Amino acid sequence: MSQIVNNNLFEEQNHEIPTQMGFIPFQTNLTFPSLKAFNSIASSLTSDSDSTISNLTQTLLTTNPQKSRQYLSPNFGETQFLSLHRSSVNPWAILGGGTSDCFKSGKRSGLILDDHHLGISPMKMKKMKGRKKVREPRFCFKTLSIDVDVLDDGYKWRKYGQKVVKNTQHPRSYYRCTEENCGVKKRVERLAEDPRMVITTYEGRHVHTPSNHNNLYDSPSQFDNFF
DNA sequence: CGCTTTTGACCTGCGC
DNA sequence: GCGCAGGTCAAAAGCG
Repeated sequence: MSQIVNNNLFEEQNHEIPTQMGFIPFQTNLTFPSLKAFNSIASSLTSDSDSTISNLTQTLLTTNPQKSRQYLSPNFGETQFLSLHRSSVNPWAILGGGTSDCFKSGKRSGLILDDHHLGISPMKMKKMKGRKKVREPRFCFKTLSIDVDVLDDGYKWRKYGQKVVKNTQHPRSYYRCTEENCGVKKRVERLAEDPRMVITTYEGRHVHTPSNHNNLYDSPSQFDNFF
């Protein structure tokens, strides 16, 4: 079980709501996060524009400034925080000219800041030789979870690798969606600076419904109120 | 028995 | 060109 811990990381590093990051609160009795929202994001992150997350955040700020402030408060006790961000270093994401990064002000380490290496496998590189590189949409969630690394997002994943990343104590795990013809991958690792934080990076879009669709896909969550 | 996880080897890109 | 680091493969082991 995940424990409820306040998210102080953003408070320490960024006192403003980043323009390209969405803050998604969800109750701990819900699985991570609403699948409806998950798919909504995944399907919207397909263009070269970097505006999607920015727009979502702006929408939240515009429509519900009180709540958006609340989510940034370190005293928002009963809600576990979840952040959504897209790396500005990622060549796929950088096309929109984005510059905001939730770890920008922090030390360079871990998955986010090495992002120029992510999402493009050697095999893919090989296959793409001589062709224009086409990147799958990627986005990552940062969650606070003391003892659970892999959050239940409704899809079935098979682990295909684990790697100890330099300067980190915790290994990075690589997962692939088990559904046939679905090439979605995800990486899971804990943040070096704060092992309570789990970084989950998704790459690609599911071409099918979640395996536990009935239980989760339609379940309401606070997340849905914003997207 | 079939599926999943583990883990060492291998491949590729990048920086020096 | 070489070494390093990240990402993936695939055989073996584990598990229900």
